[in-house]
Amino acid sequence: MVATLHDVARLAGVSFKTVSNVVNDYPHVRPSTRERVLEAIRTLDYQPNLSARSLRSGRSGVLSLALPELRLPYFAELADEVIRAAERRGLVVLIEQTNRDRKREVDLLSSARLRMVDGLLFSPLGLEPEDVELVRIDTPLVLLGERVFHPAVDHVTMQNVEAARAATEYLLARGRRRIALVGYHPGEVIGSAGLRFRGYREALEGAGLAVDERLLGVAELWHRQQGADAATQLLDSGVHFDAVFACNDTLALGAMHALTGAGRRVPDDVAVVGFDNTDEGVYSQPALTTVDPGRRGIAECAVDTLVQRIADRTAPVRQTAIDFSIVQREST
Amino acid sequence: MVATLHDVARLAGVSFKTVSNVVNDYPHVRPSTRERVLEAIRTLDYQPNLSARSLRSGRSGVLSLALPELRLPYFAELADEVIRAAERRGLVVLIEQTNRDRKREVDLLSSARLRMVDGLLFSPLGLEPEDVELVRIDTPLVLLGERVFHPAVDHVTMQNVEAARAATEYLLARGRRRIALVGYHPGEVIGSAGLRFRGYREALEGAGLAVDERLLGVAELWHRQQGADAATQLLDSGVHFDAVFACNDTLALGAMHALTGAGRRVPDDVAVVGFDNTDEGVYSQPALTTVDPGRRGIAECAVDTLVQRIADRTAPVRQTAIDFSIVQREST
DNA sequence: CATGGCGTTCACAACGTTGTAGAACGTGCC
DNA sequence: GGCACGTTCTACAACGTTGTGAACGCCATG
Repeated sequence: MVATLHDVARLAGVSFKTVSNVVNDYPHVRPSTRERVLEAIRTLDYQPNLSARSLRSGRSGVLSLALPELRLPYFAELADEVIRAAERRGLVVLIEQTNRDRKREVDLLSSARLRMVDGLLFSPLGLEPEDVELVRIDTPLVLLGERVFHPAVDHVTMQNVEAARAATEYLLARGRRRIALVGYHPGEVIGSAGLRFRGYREALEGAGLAVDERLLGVAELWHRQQGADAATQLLDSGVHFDAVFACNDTLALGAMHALTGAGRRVPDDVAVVGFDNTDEGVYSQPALTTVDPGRRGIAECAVDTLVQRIADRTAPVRQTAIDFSIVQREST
Repeated sequence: MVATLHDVARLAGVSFKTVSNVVNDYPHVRPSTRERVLEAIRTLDYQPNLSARSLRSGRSGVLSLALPELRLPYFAELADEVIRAAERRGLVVLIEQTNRDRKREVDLLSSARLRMVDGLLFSPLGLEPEDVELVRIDTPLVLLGERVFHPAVDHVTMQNVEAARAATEYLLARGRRRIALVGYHPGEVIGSAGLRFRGYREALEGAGLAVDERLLGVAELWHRQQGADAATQLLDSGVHFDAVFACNDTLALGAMHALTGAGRRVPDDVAVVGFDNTDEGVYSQPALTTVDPGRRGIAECAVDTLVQRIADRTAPVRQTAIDFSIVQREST
């Protein structure tokens, strides 16, 4: 069977609390006693019961990461970085997929499971602005993304508007004037789609151009299929365009596939810029120019903020926007 | 503060054990009592403390999934499916990344964290055959992949040899005779690389062809960069080849990128087949023909096997090989 | 009317840990 | 020699839950 503090204590001839003190590096333990206890721990291969420790101390050493879908490369790479950042702090990560479903996201915020973890990193995609009060929960929480802001809740975000404006300006600077947007969500204001559209619009207006509605390629989901579909519709509509700014890399790759399949050359006929700097864009054909939103910095900052929040619930709220950059490759 | 069984009991005017009975659907509770308790639970927004439940019952409802890296699309999609399969059974998943590091994998098998989870799904990449006895652990365990087999440990695997043979035969059937392998691990026998090489060799030999060592593209890591490097080396070596069988999609995409960059047309000059059927191959340019190793079936079967094992430690060992298929797209 | 049995409820004891309080044991100082 | 103090160790009581077994009330039965 599995050894407990009591078993170790019996073998070492001390009280079980002394063993606990050794395990927790309590200073006032005589070196000889400590050595005897450590020896017994080795002999019995003792390992603390984390459920008991968690019950008693209220800390589990587990963070929860809630995101839409792990199969989306952006989130897979984000989760990768979050797990690494957590591990550097001795924490492990439990992952929940919400499938961009509002109900699942709402339920998550009041789930019993939440009380088993020390904190939650939450990247919502389904929550609506009117749900904002739901994020006032007892569990330490750091929000990721742009969907929901609450002045009293820690937040880490990328600079969507600024980065999208920079990407569009980058295309304008290369002489492109008919820039299509792929991934448009009509009417959306606060989500990634809304914000990136705003950056796109600001850049165009800054160059004295108006947004041409015919160049807005709607794509509800940001998967490859939708990117390809949006590009195909743009082509079929007959409207002229010489560049595509896609709201993420996955859309961009889908769009690029459709463009190439229809005989358009990238970047000669149509330049393509993505968003996210996921691995898949590095070796696509052609390699994808994209916005690096600072994913690694987001993960690191998010975990850091959450750990701070766990340590001190009354610390001032931290809301951070991470720096971005444009990664130039072959598609422009 | 957070409500406990005792708080609910006090409000409902029953003993806390009766509340526990209601929560756990114990049958002999009078309907009127049950209703009163449920009402109190709603009033106080009671949620069970999972740490306490876990301590007392020995069950946490958490599975651990240990894999090399989440940023590799194969593992991201596997994790996605595992999380879904676990969720269908009311379980959540904690993810550990081992970075294909043997020491991390060994440590994981004796980690204290393991005692906090109900079971472990483990996809090793660093363990050596001589480490095989290390997988005899107390925690319910299901191994994934081909790296380590133990006759007494549950296992779910894809049919590497058969699938690689089928993929190579597929190229042979289309008239390709100079088929390069990308992702070769010299001397390896039991890993994915070794097994897929074996399938490749068997197919060639079945067609009366010998393995040409000059066509074996070494790639220690199966990332895009290594696939591109291996293809570049094959090109630079001057050896003739009209097809590439890559040990995974990521390598295949990297190789395809290098081939196209060097002016070779895919599939006209060189046909390319990958392995894994990850999303990224669907909309690559050209879309990638690949082996679908049955990832979803693997995840479902792995979780099912683990749940069975948790329920009955003495049940007969299950070792399952999941069916595969070849998905034909544009690269062949 | 006593008895047995069933449905319902409860008291108690774990599970393995950490926090608190204090006991035992020197050691140094007056 | 007595006292104060610091070090080292321990006893006890939680943390919130579930399993065991016994007690209770009620009804049917003899």
